[in-house]
Amino acid sequence: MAIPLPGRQVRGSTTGKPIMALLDLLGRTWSLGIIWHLHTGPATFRELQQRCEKISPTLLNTRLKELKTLQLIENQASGYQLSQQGIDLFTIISPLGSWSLQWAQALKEESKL
Amino acid sequence: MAIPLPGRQVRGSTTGKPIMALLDLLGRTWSLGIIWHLHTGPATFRELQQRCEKISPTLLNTRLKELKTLQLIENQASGYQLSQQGIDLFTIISPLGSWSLQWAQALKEESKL
DNA sequence: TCACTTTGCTACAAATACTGTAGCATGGTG
DNA sequence: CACCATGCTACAGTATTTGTAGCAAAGTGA
Repeated sequence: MAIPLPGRQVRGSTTGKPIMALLDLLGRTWSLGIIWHLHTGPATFRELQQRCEKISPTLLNTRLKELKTLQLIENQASGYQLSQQGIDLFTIISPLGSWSLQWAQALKEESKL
Repeated sequence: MAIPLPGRQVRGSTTGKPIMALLDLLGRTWSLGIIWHLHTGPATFRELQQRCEKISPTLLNTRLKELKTLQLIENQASGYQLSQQGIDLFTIISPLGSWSLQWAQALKEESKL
């Protein structure tokens, strides 16, 4: 699958609008998960594999390449880590953590009715 | 694919933590896109199909069912629209719009070097 | 220096998910 | 009643993801 570069055609969109490229990227299995699990700090390949509970090495590697190309992560001596852009992105999505908790709660309440 | 209910095992996770269910959901093709394109207001099935530039009716329908079950959208007389939870979720991710613009810009700058 | 581990990653086939086109049932409209 | 739009399903073809196995390279310790 071609890496979703803003400005080019991406999956689901012919316009290449940056938001469409981003939605394509984040809509790929594990993209969000990798960013999510990297925010706790740098991780080696195998460690990242463990943080993401169930990801095949094949896909992990594919995603890492994409995220690297798109400058959301970088590969340093300490392992893979979020780049400044990656940190900015994570900052935006980080409220999802607590949101997911109340969402889960709401679904649970509702199922009792 | 089973709907990622918080509390159950989901794709990529055995723990069923709400955040993992959410990451599973949002990591599915077009989930984010549908939420994104619904924030401009209610839309009928065919109109939503057009807002999402290229989505097959099969998948659109599958996603709509998932999002409905998870109470992020609802189906009213005026068409599909975000539920209150859906609006909350969108509020969190809405900064992605402007973030994607500066990200695209940064990538462009970088490619000039 | 040589066996033993760990790490980062690739190979590849099987399993799943997504696309695209066609089209059907239902509910208007003239 | 013919005609059209809408919401959606069928299904085959294609693309993506998984899972297991394992290899090359870089330590580690004796």
